[in-house]
Amino acid sequence: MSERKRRKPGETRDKLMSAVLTLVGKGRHFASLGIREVTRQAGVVPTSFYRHFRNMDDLGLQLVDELGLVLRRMMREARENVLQADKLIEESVGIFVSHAQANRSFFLFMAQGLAGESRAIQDGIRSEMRYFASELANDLRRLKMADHLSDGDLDMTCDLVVRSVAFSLTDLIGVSAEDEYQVEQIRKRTCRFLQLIFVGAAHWNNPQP
Amino acid sequence: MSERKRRKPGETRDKLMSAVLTLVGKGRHFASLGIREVTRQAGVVPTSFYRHFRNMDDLGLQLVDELGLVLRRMMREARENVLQADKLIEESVGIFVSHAQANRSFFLFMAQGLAGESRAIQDGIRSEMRYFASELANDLRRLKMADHLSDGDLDMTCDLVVRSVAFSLTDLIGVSAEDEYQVEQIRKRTCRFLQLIFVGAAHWNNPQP
DNA sequence: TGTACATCAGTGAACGCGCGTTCACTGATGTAC
DNA sequence: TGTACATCAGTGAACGCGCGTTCACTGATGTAC
Repeated sequence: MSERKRRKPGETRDKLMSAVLTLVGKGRHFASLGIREVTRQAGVVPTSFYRHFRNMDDLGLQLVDELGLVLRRMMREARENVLQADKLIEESVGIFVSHAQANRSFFLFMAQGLAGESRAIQDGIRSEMRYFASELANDLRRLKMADHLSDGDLDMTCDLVVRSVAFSLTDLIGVSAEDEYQVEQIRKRTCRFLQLIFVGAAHWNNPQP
Repeated sequence: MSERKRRKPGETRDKLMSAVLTLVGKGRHFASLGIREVTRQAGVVPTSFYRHFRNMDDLGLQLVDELGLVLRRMMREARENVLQADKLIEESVGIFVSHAQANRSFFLFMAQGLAGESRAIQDGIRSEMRYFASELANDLRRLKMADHLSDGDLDMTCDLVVRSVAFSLTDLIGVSAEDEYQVEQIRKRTCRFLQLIFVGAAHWNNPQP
């Protein structure tokens, strides 16, 4: 009755990774998931797991790689849509929040992984954040929005921006994805954080005018 | 051979909570800990667990309460030691980092809990952070360091400060507690973040002098 | 194009183990009179 | 102060279950000639 055997290459692998994200999206923590639970959610026999991953951490690392793709897609969209500098923060945060909503489980996984059990996953996520921050620094240089900042100060500013945005993920965890009012509050607050940081950057090394 | 029966009231309870912190300090995630594992670490029979906690989440919630005490102790120390306003950031961050080192497991638990499995624990930690931020706002008002900010803007600033400091916990996770050079780097970077934020706050609503 | 064979990705049965939880117990401490 | 009793916090045995992992298998796909 059950159709079996190879359908498309990588299909079961994708099902397993999606199953993890589904469980994370339901509120579970990655560290507490087991192989049998994940294969059950994926509708696959437990032994299949080992055809694609050595263990759960291996799967987690591959999820971090996919997370990188999601982040790059988000960056590209932001670059295409943020044309006027005066709306940069609002537009960017809006894009971030909408991606975070559309890929809620992915970003939950990211928030979990920062303080998770696996050092390799922690490092992978940190590395994605560093890359994100350095791309942001490039963009700000290109837009001539940071001419008075040294490279080191610009990097620090972008690092703080990325952290502040990432921290707002823990706010999004706390509200239902459907609660548009609360999501809007989080969006607004994140914007204000970034505005505050950019005001600080604008007056950096020039604190008392 | 084993001495048994009641020693001091609450002794086993403390042993169980310490056991969780010990395991977290060894790199484990709270969400992946089991009752048998915790009781084993505590040197206690599994059934003892139920004399003190209904389940692991219950224990976690009581850890959050204790975390509150640790934070208040830290705040008190900061208030006693930060006398000159010009060194406020350096002194406060220094006190935070040294407390984070001294209570490493506690702060790891806090970082984990923000994106953990239990909503109740998430909320508890968020509530501790909110309290911390509001106390910070009080102090800044008292020190006349925020006279030009509205209450709402001051709250936002303090919120961002607390988040930035909390995020540096995930940096501390990534380095060995003995690696003094790395810890010093984290301390310095956190100071720069806060300086940037305070520069922003000083020029808030007055972006172009 | 057809055939032979290697590889790959799925399956189901089976293993031993550790898990959470229950139970009836025991003896020390606290309380009433 | 002494006695009787309730409560509390510990114990060890036992349960059934789900776990991670292994194994031999099967059939579809890819490759060589």
